[in-house]
Amino acid sequence: MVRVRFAPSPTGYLHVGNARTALFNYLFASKNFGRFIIRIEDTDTERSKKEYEESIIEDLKWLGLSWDEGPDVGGPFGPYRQTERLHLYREYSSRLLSEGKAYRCWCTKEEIEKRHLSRHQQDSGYDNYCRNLSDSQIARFEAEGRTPVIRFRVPEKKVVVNDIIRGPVTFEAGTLNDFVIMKSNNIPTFHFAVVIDDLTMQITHVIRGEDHLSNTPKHILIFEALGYNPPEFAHMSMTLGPDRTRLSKRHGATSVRQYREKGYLAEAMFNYLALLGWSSKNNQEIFSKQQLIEEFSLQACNKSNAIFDPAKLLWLNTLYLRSKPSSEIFELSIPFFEKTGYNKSDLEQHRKVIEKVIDVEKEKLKTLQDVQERTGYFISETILWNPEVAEKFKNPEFAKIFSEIRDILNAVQPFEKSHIEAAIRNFCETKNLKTGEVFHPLRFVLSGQTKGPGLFDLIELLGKQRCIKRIENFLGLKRHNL
RNA sequence: GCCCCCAUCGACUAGCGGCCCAGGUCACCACUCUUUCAAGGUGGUAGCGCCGGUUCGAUUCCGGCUGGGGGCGCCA
Repeated sequence: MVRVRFAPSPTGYLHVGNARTALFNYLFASKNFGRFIIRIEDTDTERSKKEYEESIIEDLKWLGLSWDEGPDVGGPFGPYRQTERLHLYREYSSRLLSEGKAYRCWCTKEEIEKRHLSRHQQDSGYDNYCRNLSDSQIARFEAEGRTPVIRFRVPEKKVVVNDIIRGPVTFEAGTLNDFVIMKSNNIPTFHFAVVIDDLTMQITHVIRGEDHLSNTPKHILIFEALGYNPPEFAHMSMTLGPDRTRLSKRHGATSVRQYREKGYLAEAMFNYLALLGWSSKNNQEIFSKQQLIEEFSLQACNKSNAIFDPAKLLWLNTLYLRSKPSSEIFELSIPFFEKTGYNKSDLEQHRKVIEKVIDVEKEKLKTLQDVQERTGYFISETILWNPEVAEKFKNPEFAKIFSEIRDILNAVQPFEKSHIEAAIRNFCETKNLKTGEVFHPLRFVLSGQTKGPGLFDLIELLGKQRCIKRIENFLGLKRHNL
């Protein structure tokens, strides 16, 4: 049975790069009818926050992932938070200690650094100083009241990582320093906790970012020291920003939360993330979740890093948005309306109109935010005219045109698109006016916008009363300013 | 300083020795459609990092170089 895990540390919102890692794990598990596990790596007690854990879980769910075991749903291999499994790490570390595969180290950061500098920085880091201390040296450190860390005794040997994506990668373990597995506060380091958890949770495949490839020999060594076979490894390429450095805040939105708040759909993000570093055999790009699960394979993953391209994400978003029924788009965009001051019951009242507007504007929508921007003036009583644009239409000729159109609209019966169009076109013809000369100004007066649905859709959806009122208001405004 | 990974259009990628004077998608540009903004349609610009091998033949295999990324923490 395939068992994979996504193991975020709750030190921030879910990063899109991590979301991609989670997604690949999910796809791999689903494809192989395996289990997908969420584990919270909160051993960095300084930076870990409960709120972040909750937000990460929430965003993973929003993305459309689900898991079989995790801190929120439990499972047979729990608990699923590392801070709740401390006894396990302590148990395994004392075993390594008693077998001589690990040892206590009393060196301070300063001492290690000092010795490092004196070596002219020919290498890096710790010099295995405490590897073979005499009893009296140990006694002296203890007398000084120092609290030790536990370090892993790294053997001199070759370690081969048989990576599913990259093939065999060979490391010379001798070039590694004896690394810390238990901190002086008796909490495991990442390298130790992952191994113990992957071991005890019976993880079969470790799918993670390439940034962990260089650390994998450490993990394998610990598995071996404990007498177990390591799981399979697959190191996926990293997600970079446009400047080819790690995707970070400088590059703009980096968390799935931010994209969600900008009006992106989960389906679009899901699909886009899958396309980063993976491609299907026939180069298909648009996938449903189910198709993705069927098509996905680790072997088809690209080895080179990928740049996160918001433009392509946006394109997918327009596609998914367009494919949704207007009623669903309405529901999804409620939070965005609320942000601009509408409340839910107002919106329910205007639901019919909003959905109709969505119908005629759907192909223009890029994000859920656009829904509010493109429909707001249909439901608000008053609108504002951009003074600069308005200026152009503040003259007697336009005043005459607008007031005549007001009368025409007032007379249209029934107030429907085709009748409205006929009436206005007829007006243009009899007055010998080009349609463009009338349509554009009229759109502006009625909506305050220079973009929107077709003019006659606009008028019908606005309704007779609103149209007349807006024209009159505009004319009144004009008189005031003259 | 040491170690590891990677290398096809601006971006994501296809290519697994001849089918490739390199295909698709996004972006971009042009044209078209059009009452606005879009969308759509049509077309286009643009790429195998460099140098050596191997081979009858290299984008594809090997080596080096260069470039990019990552790791070497009592962060994860």
